[in-house]
Amino acid sequence: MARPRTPLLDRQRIVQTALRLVDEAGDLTMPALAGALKVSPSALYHHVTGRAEIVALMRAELVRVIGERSLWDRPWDDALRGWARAYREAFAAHPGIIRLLATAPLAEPFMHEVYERAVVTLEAAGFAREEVMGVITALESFILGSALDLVAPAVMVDAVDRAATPRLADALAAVPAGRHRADQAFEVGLAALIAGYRVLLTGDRGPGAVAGHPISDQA
Amino acid sequence: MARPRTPLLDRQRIVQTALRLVDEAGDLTMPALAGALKVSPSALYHHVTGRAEIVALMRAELVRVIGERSLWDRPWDDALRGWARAYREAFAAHPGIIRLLATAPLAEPFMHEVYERAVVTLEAAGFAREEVMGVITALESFILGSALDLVAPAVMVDAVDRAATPRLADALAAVPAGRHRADQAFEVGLAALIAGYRVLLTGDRGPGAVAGHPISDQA
DNA sequence: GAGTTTTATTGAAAGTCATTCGATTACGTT
DNA sequence: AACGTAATCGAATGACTTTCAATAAAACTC
Repeated sequence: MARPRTPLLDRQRIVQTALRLVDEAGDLTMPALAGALKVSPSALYHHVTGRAEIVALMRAELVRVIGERSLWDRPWDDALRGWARAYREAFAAHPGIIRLLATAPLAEPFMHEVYERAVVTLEAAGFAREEVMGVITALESFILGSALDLVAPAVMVDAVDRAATPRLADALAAVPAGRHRADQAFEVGLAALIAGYRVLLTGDRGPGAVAGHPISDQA
Repeated sequence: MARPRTPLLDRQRIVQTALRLVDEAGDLTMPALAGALKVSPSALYHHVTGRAEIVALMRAELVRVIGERSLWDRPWDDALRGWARAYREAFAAHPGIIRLLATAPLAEPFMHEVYERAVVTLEAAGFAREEVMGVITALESFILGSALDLVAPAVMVDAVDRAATPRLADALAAVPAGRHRADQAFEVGLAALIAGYRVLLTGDRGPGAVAGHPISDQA
């Protein structure tokens, strides 16, 4: 009832159980986590500083998966596509985590290695130094937004008022159901983003555009 | 001390104060909201079913602003750009709300009017019925992700290990600071997405691609 | 205008959550 | 064998959301 013969907890078991819990319940509470580990809630604080650190560890696990699966020694567009899909797949494997991470303030040097590889690949492909981080960030924003879309309830066909919004009703009827809906939207956006990046790369840039920010000056 | 001569609360005042509170404090608690309204927390429940409804009302207010500012009687690309900027601006005006909405489970007829107008505009421009919702959803995912990026702490130049990730360090040095950083990334991605959509629209589609999903079949 | 119903508030209370701390007991080391 | 350390528990704290009975004013009815 006090110290057990063999430790009941360690960080790894806490994180893995937390991931499972988030997948099943959709949220993470210390009592529930402790319950799943057959332990009192206060025991967790011996291995972890608090709930925030558990969330951070879950994010680290996610980043590890993303980093492993991505291969950057390919043409830049293939590399970007592969990274984006792996990134989103990692979220899709643990759908509940997305909301948790969206609310967690992060401030650690997490994805630096991945960013490094992306910067190298993109600059080698000819992207300007000033726009490389923008290109990466924009893609990452799209990925995170798509991950959120993955857990968002779809716009239901029968929830729309066909009298008020008939064209929307028709368009929704042409959309695949379930998970495939989000997948299709993701692939549409990914293809468009990469195509747009290609235009950005090969498109003509006037001599005046080279100095400043060639893209954002239309804002 | 019981019923006041004139009501102290109404939904509008609750929502507006909640918005102000979220902007200032970054989160929303019933005691804090009640305190700002000089009212007991339980009084709120007479006008609102609970915290969740307040969040829903804040979202509705946001949607109202987005709907107002966007104009759809323009070329599809201008319309999409304008909508995206207005959408993101609405979030930028209340930065704290983004996290709140990311965690709120929504299940209401949300942006149906806006979607309707977008569908009409895009189908008139020539987008296929099967891909229209994907086009809209992908753009919306990018917008929401960019809104999250807006409140995410930037990758700090001095937080990167220049020995481990030198190219990242260089790329970050070329990036503008503060709010402008997120703005640039957003404009890069928005321009690329629209350019990609244009390719999608005008690009050659083989006769076989018309039947299925011309974009997502590369997945 | 008197009586009744409705409405807007309060204060107390229940239930949940994250976190802290002292007590308990087993382990590891000397 | 003794002592310091490590891992757990249970109780307690303070914050939060929500419910509910009590209260008093407003609004309605006749």
